[in-house]
Amino acid sequence: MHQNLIRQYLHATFPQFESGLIDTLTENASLKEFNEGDLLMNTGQYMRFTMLVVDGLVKLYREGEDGSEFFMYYIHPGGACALSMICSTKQQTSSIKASAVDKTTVLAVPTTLMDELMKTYRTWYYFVLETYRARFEELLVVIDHISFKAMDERLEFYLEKQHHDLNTRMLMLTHSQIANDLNSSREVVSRLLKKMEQQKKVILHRSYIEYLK
Amino acid sequence: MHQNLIRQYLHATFPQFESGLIDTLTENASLKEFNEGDLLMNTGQYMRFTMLVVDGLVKLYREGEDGSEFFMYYIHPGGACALSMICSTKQQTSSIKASAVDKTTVLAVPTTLMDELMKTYRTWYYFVLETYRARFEELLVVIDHISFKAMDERLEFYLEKQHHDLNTRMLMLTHSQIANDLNSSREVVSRLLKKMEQQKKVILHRSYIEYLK
DNA sequence: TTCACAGTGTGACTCAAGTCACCATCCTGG
DNA sequence: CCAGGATGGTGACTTGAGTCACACTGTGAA
Repeated sequence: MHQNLIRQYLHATFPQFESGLIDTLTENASLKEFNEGDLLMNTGQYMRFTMLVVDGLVKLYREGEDGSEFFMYYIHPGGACALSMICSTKQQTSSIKASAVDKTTVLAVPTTLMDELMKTYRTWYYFVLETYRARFEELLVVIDHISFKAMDERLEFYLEKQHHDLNTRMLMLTHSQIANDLNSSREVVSRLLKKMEQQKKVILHRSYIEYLK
Repeated sequence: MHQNLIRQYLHATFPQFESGLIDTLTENASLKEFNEGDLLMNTGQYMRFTMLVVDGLVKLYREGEDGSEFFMYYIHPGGACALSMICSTKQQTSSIKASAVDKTTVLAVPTTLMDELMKTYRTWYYFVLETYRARFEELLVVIDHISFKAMDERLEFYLEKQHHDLNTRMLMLTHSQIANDLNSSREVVSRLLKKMEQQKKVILHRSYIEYLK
């Protein structure tokens, strides 16, 4: 019953997986549900599972010592957290936080299975490497932005990313949320958004932003 | 002759590799020499080899559109560039630069060998994963610093890192080099260094810095 | 309806850091 | 020995962005 559901999810979300791999995962993994805002991973936590996102959306962010946050990237269905894979392999603690943006379903694959999967299933091995590569590239882009770009450009990039990743022009974000994600302050974001509105790049509403362009 | 040298390097620098792996690498890899300042990897370049550092020191940095640089981390003997591994697997172009700090010797392993190695040799597989994990963590630390810390703290961290990675208190760095690595300007670095000197954290000399503490 | 609060707008101020200008010192090649 | 480049010091100015204070406006619960 439960296993059928897992198999269904795997077929739908990871069509590239070979059938033996899907069998093994179906037998050994378990589904976990998270509600909006739930933490999937916290800093300093041991990873016993590698999480494959099969439904919903997960937000990855870094946390500063003072509790301030810093948005890094989203993980969509069909993706996995590179860190959860790496850390689980080494039984080490993670240093980033992950929370569910929507109601989210993940497939938890026990750490202990990793070695076997890597050795046995080529599609798994490719999947893991591609996940690393993709996350690494995303981190590099993040570094580019915070080191080479000014706030206005970062804000535009951020909105573009939200538009792209959430697939909507109606960005349900308050100015303070954005300020948090960019590790800036509400007033700064407000002012920059006003500028963008004058440039016809957005239309500002209460509690959401209409992304044009 | 040449092969004996490779085998010798592998034994010395990668003692954890199993003997079959060392055999395979000895047969298929080739040594490359780089002089101080030589580029091992440039942005937008296809990777046909995975580079294992066996001697010397390699500096990894990001380049902004305007040509400004940004130091990320060093790779010591016994390490490898995570990106060169990822990119080679996917035949994609890299987006960072790598240059030799000293005279440096690397072992170039053809891309085409990667799959086979990963499947066959457990120690290789662990090595690759550990490399990813370590670089990923380093990138996260970099992000922490540029997003949460001010220049003075970043400078101190930078000097500490130089001291640690190069294993000397005599840091052969000019103020402009440091400014480049931190994506700042010489004057700012000069002023902050002066402050650090007053705090007895360093002693400034012409063309080098004595790191105390 | 009213009230508290979340969300937003805006001016004034502060501060870190980048820029500009200029000078002093050292060091090296011709 | 001298010229010019590399290195470093410093004051004055500019600017982006964070902070503070306060005002305005929807909205939803009581």
